[in-house]
Amino acid sequence: MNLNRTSNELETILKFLKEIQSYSPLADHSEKALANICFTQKVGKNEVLQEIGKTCKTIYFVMEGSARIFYLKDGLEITEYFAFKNDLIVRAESLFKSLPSNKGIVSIEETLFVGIPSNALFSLFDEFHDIERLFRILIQTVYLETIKRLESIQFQTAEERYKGLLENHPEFIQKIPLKHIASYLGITQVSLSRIRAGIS
Amino acid sequence: MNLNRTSNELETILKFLKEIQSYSPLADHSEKALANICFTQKVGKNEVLQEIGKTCKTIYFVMEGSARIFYLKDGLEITEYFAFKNDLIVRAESLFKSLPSNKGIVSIEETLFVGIPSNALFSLFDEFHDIERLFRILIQTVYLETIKRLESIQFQTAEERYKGLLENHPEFIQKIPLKHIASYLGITQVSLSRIRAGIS
DNA sequence: TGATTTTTTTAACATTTGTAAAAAGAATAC
DNA sequence: GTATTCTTTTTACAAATGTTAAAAAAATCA
Repeated sequence: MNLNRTSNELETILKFLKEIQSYSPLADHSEKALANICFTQKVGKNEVLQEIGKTCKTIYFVMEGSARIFYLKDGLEITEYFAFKNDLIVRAESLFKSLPSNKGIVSIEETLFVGIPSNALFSLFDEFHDIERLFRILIQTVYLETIKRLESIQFQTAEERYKGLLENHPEFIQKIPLKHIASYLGITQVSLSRIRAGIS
Repeated sequence: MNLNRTSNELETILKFLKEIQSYSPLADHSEKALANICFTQKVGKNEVLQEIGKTCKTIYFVMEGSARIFYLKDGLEITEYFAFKNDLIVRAESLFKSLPSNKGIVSIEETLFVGIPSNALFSLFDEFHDIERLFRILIQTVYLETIKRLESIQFQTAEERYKGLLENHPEFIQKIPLKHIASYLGITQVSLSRIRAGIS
């Protein structure tokens, strides 16, 4: 175990290890090996965690706070993904293909992340079958979430999508500026305003 | 190796094993174990491969021909996914959660599949790390494709999406009825007709 | 607090897409 | 080969969403 850690860092990482094993349990030596490559990172509000144009080499988990993945279309920010407590946040295409990403990650509020360097993690995959399984199941899970989101955006009206978001993720509306929610829903800010006016 | 196989079946399965290892190679004994649980299935045009309402217990690959996943919305068929030669076709949510699926799989033309029973496959995951890795990478790949599709449906107009489909998958337009392409693109048949009229 | 910046709403108009029904065209079956 | 069915296009109108600009409201900062 890395001896340079503060007790705060250690506590965060232990909490993370416990949380992530709800997907698939790890043997003790696997858990230790994973713990060894993890690190914590705390950022303030609206701070850039990963820059557009750089290749993604770290897998992040949100331990406290929230963040989002965005990209630019015609100079405007489009929000692709929101991550809250216990959510994975990663620019998947860049990570898996080792290519520069056209997306960035920024925090929404003061946020505490646990980071895992992908190269070190991929090495652990070779050594520890159960670590690779855990991440196989994690990828499966985010894949299913993406299918759900695709279905909702393909076959629901903007109003249905907004209402669904209100029901399933009321925390979104509280913390996140509506312009980001609008682009996440695939509509303009004006359109979202109209929908909100029509509901209340 | 299962001795009840015809030489045709065997040939198909060997071709499949070769094809799938482009994602990640397998050791000889892993390859044999996987071969042992695979089977082939040939269906005619517009035939149901997996019924709506049943739980998905088989992972399919298209060896020849094409097929699609669909579901019903207000009594109408919505096509969610097309699979062509060498594509995976699976109702992921039902498979991974062991729940009855509200989706079905039907062939578009005469189609040859290789099927893998999921329970047997998951058992092989325990025994052969490299088989689980192969499928981890496969899931990764379809996850990235789903993200791409989400981006296109969220931030492109219907016309841009149709043109993109023409460019990237010209084979779609040749074999598949336009009504299915329309629902895949998230628009009505009438709208697709208008777009097509506007282009030529 | 007051000034400045950012976010959200509103308005007017344009464009896209949807709905329903009918007509035209293509494929299929007897 | 003709009748039947299925697919695609067209038309007319309705509804939803986009665009641009301005006003109002809220948040931030000095």
